[in-house]
Parts: sequence; C-alpha cells; structure tokens
Amino acid sequence: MTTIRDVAKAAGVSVATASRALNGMTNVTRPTRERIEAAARKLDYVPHSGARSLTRQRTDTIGVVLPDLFGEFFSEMIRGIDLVVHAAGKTLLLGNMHGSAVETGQALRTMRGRVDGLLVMPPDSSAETIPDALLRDIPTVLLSAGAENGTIPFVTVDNYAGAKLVTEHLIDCGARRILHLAGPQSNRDAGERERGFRDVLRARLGQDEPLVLPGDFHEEAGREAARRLLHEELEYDAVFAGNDMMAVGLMAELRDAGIEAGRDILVAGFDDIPLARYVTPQLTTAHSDIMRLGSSAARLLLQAMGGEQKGPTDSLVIKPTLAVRGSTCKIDREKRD
Amino acid sequence: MTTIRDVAKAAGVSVATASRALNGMTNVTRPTRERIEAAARKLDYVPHSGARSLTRQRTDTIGVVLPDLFGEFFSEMIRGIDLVVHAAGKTLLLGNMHGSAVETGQALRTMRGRVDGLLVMPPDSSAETIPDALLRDIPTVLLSAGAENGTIPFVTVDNYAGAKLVTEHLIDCGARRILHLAGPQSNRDAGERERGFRDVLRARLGQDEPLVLPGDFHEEAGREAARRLLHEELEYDAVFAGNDMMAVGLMAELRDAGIEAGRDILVAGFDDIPLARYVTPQLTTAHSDIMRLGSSAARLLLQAMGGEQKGPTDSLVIKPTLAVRGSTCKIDREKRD
DNA sequence: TTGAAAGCGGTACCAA
DNA sequence: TTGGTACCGCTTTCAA
Repeated sequence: MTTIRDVAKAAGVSVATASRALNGMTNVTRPTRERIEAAARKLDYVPHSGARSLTRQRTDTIGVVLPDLFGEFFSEMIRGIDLVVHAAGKTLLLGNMHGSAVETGQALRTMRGRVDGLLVMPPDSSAETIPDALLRDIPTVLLSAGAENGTIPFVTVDNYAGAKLVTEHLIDCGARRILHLAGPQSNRDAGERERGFRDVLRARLGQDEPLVLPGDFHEEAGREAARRLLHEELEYDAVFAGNDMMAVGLMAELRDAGIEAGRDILVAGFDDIPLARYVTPQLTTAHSDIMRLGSSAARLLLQAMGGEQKGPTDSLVIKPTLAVRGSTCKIDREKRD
Repeated sequence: MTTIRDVAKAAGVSVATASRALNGMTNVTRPTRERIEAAARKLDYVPHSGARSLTRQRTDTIGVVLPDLFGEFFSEMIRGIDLVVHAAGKTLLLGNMHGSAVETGQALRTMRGRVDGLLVMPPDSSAETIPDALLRDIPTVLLSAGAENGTIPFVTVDNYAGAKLVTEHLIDCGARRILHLAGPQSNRDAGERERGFRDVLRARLGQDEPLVLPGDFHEEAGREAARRLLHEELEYDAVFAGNDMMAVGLMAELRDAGIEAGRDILVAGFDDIPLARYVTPQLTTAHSDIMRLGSSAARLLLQAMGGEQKGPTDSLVIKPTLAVRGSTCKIDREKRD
C-alpha cells in the first residue's frame, strides 16, 4: 500500500510538504502542489485514517453501541443518528453488544481510539456497564436511559407518561379487565411502562393487583401471551403490550383463533414502529418519534464534543402521544395531544 | 487518558513488558504480571485501538458500506453480517453512502486503515465506484452485485429467476393484464427483475410491450402507482412490484379506495421482508433469505481475509423461492420449491 | 524474563 | 514556501 512517503518521494518533496498539499493547506506553491497531487493520483494514494487520527487526536467518528441492530426500532434510531452525524461530516461506527453486560463493556473498550464520541443504549438502561475510563475521556450520551444515571446526559422517551396515556385510553374505551404484557425485567423502559399501567389501574379502577404477564419485547412473547389467554380462558377485554412487536404477535395469534383485535378485544402497544400502521387492524400505540430520539441524541453529543459542557440537565425527555387506531375503540380520537 | 507508558511506569517496568503482560503473553513472571495488571486496573487503562492497529497492521474490524441503513431489508442484512462477524470476534464499522457515487467513494476511502475487509453494496450494483487502490489492498466482497464485476467475489439473489417465478405465478392465477412497478433505473437488481417479468410475459402471453411503471423501491412509489391505476382507470388484473415495500404501499392505497388485493386485483412483491407477512392480505413474494445473504457474504469475506484466494467463481447466487400468500390466488401453493 | 528502540503512517512544530 | 523531525500509543524485534 502506498504511503505518504511514497508520494513525497515520487514528487521529489518532503513528507511534510506532501502532507500539506494533500490536506489543502495554502502554503504550498502551485507547481509543487500539482506535482504532489499528480504523484498521489498516479500511485493511487489513499490516506490511512488510523494513522491520521493518531496524530490528529481525533477520528471524526461517532460510536454507537446498541443492544441489538435488528428490527425497526433500532433501524429508525440509527437513521436518525446517521442523519445528523452525516451532516456533520462524520462517520458512524456501529457496535452491537448482544444484550450482555460483559459484551457491552468489551464493545465499548474497543471504541477507545476509534471514536470521538459515544452514543450508548445500555441493556438495562443504566450507565453502570460503561467503563469509567471511557466516560471520563469520551463525550457520551445515553439513549433511552433514566435520570438516575448521574452525570451523563441522556435522551429518552417518557415511558411512564406514555403508558398512562395508553392505559387511560383503554379504560375510556370501556375496558375494565386489562392485562399488561411486560417487557424484560431488567429493562428500565419496560419497568416505567408497567408502573404507568399500574398507577392508572389503581387510580381509575381501584385495581391494586392487575394481571401482568412477563415478556421480552419480541414478537414471540406476544404470541405466547395470546396462547395463555386462550388456553387458560382468561377473561380480559383489553391488553396493553409493553411494545408494538409483542402487540403485533399477540394480535396475529389471537386472529388465528378467530379473535379480532378492536372487535373482540382491545389491544394497544408502545413505540409506534412503522409496522404498527400496516397490521390489520392498525395498532393503537404510544407514538414516539424514534428517529427524532436518535437525531436529538446525536445533536446533543456533537455539542458536547464541541466543548460545551453537557450534563443530565441537558437531557431530553420526549413525551409520547397517543395514536389511536383500529385495534382499540375510536371514541376519543380527538383526545390526541 | 492513561497510556501504556503510565501503566509501565506505575508498575516499574518497561512498556515492552507492560504490553506483553497486558496481551497475555507467557514470557512474563507471575509477580511482574500481577504488578502490571494491578497498575492497569488502578489507572483504568483502556488500550488505544487506533494505535494498536497501526502497529499490528490489522484492525479486527469489518467495514460495511450500504446505500442506506434504513428499512427491513438492510436491517436483516446487517443482522446476518453481524452474526458471523461477531462470532469471528470482530467489530462492524458501518458506513452509509447515501446513494451517491461520490459519497460512496468518499465513504470507502475513509475505511482505509480502519478495516481489514470490506462488504460493499454499490448503489448501481457495479464495482466501478470502488477506488482501485482499496480493491487491491483490502479484501472485498460485493453484496448484491452482478457477475459482470470482473474479479471481485459477490453474493447476490437471482433476481431474474425470482421475477420469473412471480410472474409465472400471477399468470397461473389467471392474470392476463399484468403491470410491473419497476425499481430504480440504475439499479441492476431492479433491471433483472424487470427483465424476468418481460421475458415471461413474452413467452407465456405473447406480450411484447407490457406496461412498466417507474419506481424507486420506496413505499410512496407504490402508493403513487396505485393512484395512477385508479385515476387513469387502467384495467389491470395484477401488479408485480419490484420489491415488497412498493407492493405494500400499493396495496394500502388501493385498499383505501376499496380495492382489495387478492380479491379485486392480484399483487406480488419481491424480497420477503418480515412486513410481508403482517400486511392484510399477506403478500405473495419472491422469498430471499436476506439474512443468509448477509452472513454468506461475511463468511466469504472472512475466508478471503484468511488468505484464501477468492474470485468471482466463489460468488454465491441465491435462488429465491415463491412464497404464495393471500395477495394472490392460492391455486399452486404446492408449487413452491 | 526484561528493556531499548525501531517503526506503523501521518501531522505539525520549528528552522531554514 | 519548504524540509527535518519529534511525536501520537502501541507492538515487536533484537540484545542483554
């Protein structure tokens, strides 16, 4: 592979001059520059970004570490991030921590020296898995993490408020026996959603111990819940699923059994992934602008990288809105905010 | 940020010894190693991957450059890639070229010195946009590119065969006036699909000039096509969309006008993205195992990086199968292969 | 087993 | 305007 030294030699100049010419500095005479550029072209020179970033002390790269790369939620998030990162002329380095805390730490460590800033969505929504060393030296913004994280700014959806919105809506539609299909135990978002659900049920219906089924945010958990509903002949008139994927799985499975959401039972989800509009009936859900979540986080990070001090106070909490669709009643379609 | 020098100093050894200890080499005495490890822990040492890869001459990173990061197609592809890359203990560096050839070249250049291998999906499915210098020095596998690319191995779907499968199926279902909603002009995949469509129409129905509407693989193009169908009162009994997203858009728009796919008109797509099963009616499509496409490409690349000579002959062409669902007739459900 | 030192491929400072 | 050169942080010979 040709290096800048080869180019310099071919052009009969020092590496210093070659570097200057190639980087568009003005203090190089026309003819010299042209000789260098010609040589670079002829030798097919491509600078070694690794070496460059070592001396420059910056990489022009943003690292993103997510618990999973798959599915619409992350896909949209990445899109939002990419949008602003790309506009800022920087590159995205995507890491996947595959859900485990150990792997998270590992993934994050390898980021050192390859990125100037970090966008992290911790598996359990807490920053504990992030090595302190990194936090001290690399500007970091947490995605979808709680306020308890101390000193790191974060961007998140107000899960509690969203869950309340959805639950209220189900009750407004006449539901009285409402089941919640929860997300992963350790996940803070899931916890907040469940808390919102419980609080509303207590306040509005005086129910202190509503039925909450365990789930994991994946489609199959929704199907599983549907099967339990059927086999155990549980008499519920509404289900609030912890996220859309589970709601979709649940609806599909119920449908196979001849039970139609929106007619025989009300179903609502959370997130408003694109898919929510395509299923039949369309899914009522707490709408969060996921893409915006990603781009806001990226923007916050860029500011922090620009030297601005950013702390938890700069954090952004996005309030979800209620998107009423066919899977529940439509009585309060006007109620959206 | 603490460097290996700090650690060495704190442990009272040379950087060489520190490096050896930290990298698990055996030629370090127990006590020395323990002193070094203690120092590293105390100082919160995280190695600088950039510097390390500069000397090591490898990065343990695979670069992936796609025309877009959004949507289920890419999402699944990335999942497939990540699966094998992660299993191989390597990191993913994701780049987005935002569709343009210039940006592609740019994105690829910045990969130099940051990755050991490259997975590229060129915007027009041709390798021309890839700088020669990179191709010579970085093992590369093309995603979804044609055989015409010369010397680079690639992994692709047999678009022509898939399109024929779908078109045959529509005819078998009784369709005689079939419309094709094409993908982007410059896209080779799209071109192959259109070619398959045309060939079957000519062979089976003797139609030499079927109607082909322009599209771009996005949902809105499907909706637009539906609107044309409605307003211009085009009398067609089937639509073969160049990909699922467009088919989905088309079905949704037709449905709003009271026209039901599978009943009033037959609709088929291509790709079999997860969404295809969720829409109502479910979408008939050419099923390609996109995830497998990604993982196969990654596997091929890893082999090439391992020193094995890989050329176009090692390329993998995946034959799609027909997935018959509710958006078309079901007469030949058994015909799947 | 350990240390000194030479790079890896650039950038940028200091002189000339 | 140019060139010489000292790093950036780490790995890896080569000697000791």
